[in-house]
Amino acid sequence: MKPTLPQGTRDFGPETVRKRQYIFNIIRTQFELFGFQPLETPAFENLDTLMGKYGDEGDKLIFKILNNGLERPEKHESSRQLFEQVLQGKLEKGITERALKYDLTIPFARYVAMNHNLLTMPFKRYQIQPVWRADRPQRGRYREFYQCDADVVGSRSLINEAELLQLYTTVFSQLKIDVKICINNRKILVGLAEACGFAGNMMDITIAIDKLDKIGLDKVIEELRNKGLTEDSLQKIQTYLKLSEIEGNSDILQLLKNFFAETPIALEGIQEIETLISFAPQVSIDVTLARGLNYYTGTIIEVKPLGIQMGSIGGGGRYDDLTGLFGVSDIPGVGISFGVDRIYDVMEELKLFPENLEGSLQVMLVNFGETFNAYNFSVMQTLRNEGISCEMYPEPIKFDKQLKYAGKRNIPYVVLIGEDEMNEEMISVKNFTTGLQHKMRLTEVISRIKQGSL
RNA sequence: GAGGGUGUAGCUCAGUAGGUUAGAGCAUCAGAUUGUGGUUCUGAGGGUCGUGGGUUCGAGCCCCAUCAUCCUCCCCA
Repeated sequence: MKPTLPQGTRDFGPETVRKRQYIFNIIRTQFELFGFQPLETPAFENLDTLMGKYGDEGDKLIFKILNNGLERPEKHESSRQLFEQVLQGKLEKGITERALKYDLTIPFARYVAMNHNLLTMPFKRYQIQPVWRADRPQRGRYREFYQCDADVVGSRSLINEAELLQLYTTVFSQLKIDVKICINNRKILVGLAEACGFAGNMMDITIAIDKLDKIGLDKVIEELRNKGLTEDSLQKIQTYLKLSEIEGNSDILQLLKNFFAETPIALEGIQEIETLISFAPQVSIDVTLARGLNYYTGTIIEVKPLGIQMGSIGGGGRYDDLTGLFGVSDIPGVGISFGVDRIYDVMEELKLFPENLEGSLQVMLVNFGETFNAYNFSVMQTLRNEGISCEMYPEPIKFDKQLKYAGKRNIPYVVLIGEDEMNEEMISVKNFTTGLQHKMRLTEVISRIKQGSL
């Protein structure tokens, strides 16, 4: 058979892994610097932990795991019947009761609900793990990808939001990616739905207006008209959407206040944004920002890269009662996520990776044959004890082949110890960048490599 | 779930109107060069033309189906 990868997955070769690690390291370092603590959760969860948390669309995209033992003969009949029900979109236990995790937030909420009396609140955790979505792959979209999440639970303070916005700003500036950090507030969207007499169906409205920059005003209004909104409400929404054309946070805030003068819930959201802007003036208010995940209740955040066509590379928001879904209420939280795979794609396309991310291997010892192996081997151990990474070519093949290998692997120094060197108790070192070669004692090799003066 | 593009060597792709034995570059390996890499030169290996059917005297090329992959929409990181 010829091997293939499952759709939407990738292998990462050495060079790619190094670049990815560069991103992970920057994010992890900042997470720690901001006081977040690490957490890991299983690759898969019980299906009912995940179902119903991400909206209808999300449920469809959860990778379900087939139960074990379905192939056992005595289970054939019941499996067949259960599968019939699955085909009708009905219950799925008996066929599947576990699923690959879809994001890091819900498993975190599950963890907090299970451990809340052990945790010191407010609890700040970060988590760097893969998640899986049964989506159709396309540009910037994978079925397996990494998220890096930072969340704070057990605090309602907007300081947390401000910190997370600062975290975004710091990380993306270190990665040298130009981004637009957009914020909005679900309370404003709730207020808008209320004002339209459509309070129960906030998501329909928000999902439609979220598409403004993609499909344009006319189509958004058309879509909402089909949802059954009155002409009066459509007029209100048009007025609201006009705000998206305005530049400048303070102007937008003022207009929002006027527009929602008689909608208390919206005013609350506006007030929250105003406070946040005072902490983080670098972010932009985006009144059309909605976000599909239905557990957000307050601030919502999204990060878009500038100068490239790519979906969001980060997102998050406040959720006031996520653990309530697991029977533990009154634990509010707020969090953000970094999409490493898209960040990688952006950096690759805009050539933002530093040059010198190649291997750390510093020295290769040439293999001159059995007579010299023991001596070379002991030199190699000495170098390693000195913290210099090195390897000896394992086969006594032709000299130029060994050098070719060193060249391809970008090894900066090649050590040659053959007959002459052994007799003289000297070592020949060739600098592969300059091509120059010198003979010296081992101690000098070590100190000069350490100083980078070889 | 809806719509579109592409499948020829390990990779990127040529392949002209359907016509003998399917090509190039890169990569790999070997030699030129038995203690000095990248450059250069010479040579070699490597293909069920995604798969199955059909049209035809004849199919890499045309038709149908199927699979894979990429892109767009929906939704998202």
